[in-house]
Amino acid sequence: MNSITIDCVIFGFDKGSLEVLLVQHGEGIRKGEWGLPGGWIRERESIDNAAHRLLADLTGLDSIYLEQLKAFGEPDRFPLGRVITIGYFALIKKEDYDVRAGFTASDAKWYKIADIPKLIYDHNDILDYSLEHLRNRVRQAPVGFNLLPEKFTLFELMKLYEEILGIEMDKSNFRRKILRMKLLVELDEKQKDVSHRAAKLYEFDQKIYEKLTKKGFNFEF
Amino acid sequence: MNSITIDCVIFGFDKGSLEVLLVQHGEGIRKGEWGLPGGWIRERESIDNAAHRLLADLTGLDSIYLEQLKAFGEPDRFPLGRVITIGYFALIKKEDYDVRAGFTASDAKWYKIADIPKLIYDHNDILDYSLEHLRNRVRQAPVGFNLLPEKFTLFELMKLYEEILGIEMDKSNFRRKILRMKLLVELDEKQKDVSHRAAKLYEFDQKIYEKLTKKGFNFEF
DNA sequence: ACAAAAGTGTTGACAATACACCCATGT
DNA sequence: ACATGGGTGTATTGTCAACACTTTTGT
Repeated sequence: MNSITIDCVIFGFDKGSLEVLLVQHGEGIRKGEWGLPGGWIRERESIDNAAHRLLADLTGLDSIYLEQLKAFGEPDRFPLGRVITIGYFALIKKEDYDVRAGFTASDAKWYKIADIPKLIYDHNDILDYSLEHLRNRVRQAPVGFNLLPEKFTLFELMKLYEEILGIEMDKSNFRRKILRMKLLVELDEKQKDVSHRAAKLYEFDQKIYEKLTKKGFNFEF
Repeated sequence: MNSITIDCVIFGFDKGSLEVLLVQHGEGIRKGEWGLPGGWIRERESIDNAAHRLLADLTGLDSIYLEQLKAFGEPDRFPLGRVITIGYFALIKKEDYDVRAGFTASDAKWYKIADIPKLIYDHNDILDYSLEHLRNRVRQAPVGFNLLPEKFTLFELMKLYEEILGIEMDKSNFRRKILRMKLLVELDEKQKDVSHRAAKLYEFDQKIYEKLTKKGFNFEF
């Protein structure tokens, strides 16, 4: 017999920086310390449903990109007994969300990757694992789109990749590469109120993506 | 409070076919039916250790390639109560192993992928998920080597990829591609007792692989 | 001689990379 | 005028894919 919890690593992207949503514990000895949002699985609920429910409670959103990462279960990861946790990995479009603090969290805050504090239990390990997962995932499928607004420019997309992968890219080559994939739909719309030439906006086309994945394709940068 | 188990999908490769090791249940109502080898996690043991221990008990080997897959936890996956299972994924060099039946298994047998019967609980789902994982994994890192003997020919390696990915490849192009990666060490040895021109044997070089992964490289076929 | 796989070579199409350059817009 | 990003073009080099061909060995 063991206890099982869920912990979620929620990524967002804002002004060129990759961020993670953390919550401050509202109860117990760990009060005031930061950690990953999480909770328990209910008796008649699948693990995926539990993760969706927890995320909806915290962010008010229910159509989030969500993937199970893996289970973390070092015997001493939790001081008060054996607790195995199942890590989840979420990508959200930050501007859609009104983050509200959940029931056991007195506060929730976005942290830039470089500014992440020491977290409770093994949450830093889970976070590190997620980051690595994100870097791999983003090279295999266009999951990165889940971090951007519906409409975005090619430059914004490139900056997202640069930030996640920690590399610099060539504007012109990135443009050719991504457009050749035919995954983006060019809109009849341009940026507004920018202090430079306005760029065309693009949308991600889910249907084309699904067609391509059936055939098998790769998304290397 | 929940119960947690571990279930392992063990892949082997024999005479050009991909195979999975299944065990026959020795107890209870399900006696005689086939399933994935598995067991319980001990109180003071990490999840990975538990998986290694279970595999060692079953196969007599303790240096197996092993990866956690993910947790499976549909509320009704197990009929007698809520049990979450953590799936593991193992690759073994078949010729090294003397498979011995474990304590709760009266028999263990290798099944070709195409011949897998209906398994207990959700084990077919876990197996399907593993297969998909293997197909992805093999494209990202040279994990396939764990299924081959220490010394192998380029043709055997190609046949392994063809079988796993379900595609046909060009001998000449495969050869160039794999040799260009510099992951293989050419040995001063040749095949024996084959009814055709004997091929050079190669070895996989773990150190070169580690150097390359740090730099980031990809392994597309 | 034949079968079966080993192993080499060639070619054309396509993609990656680096870099130069002009365009539009707000300050 | 200048900074910032938008957007186009090009030349070089590398890789992929198809396939034709020669070599070696056992039956």
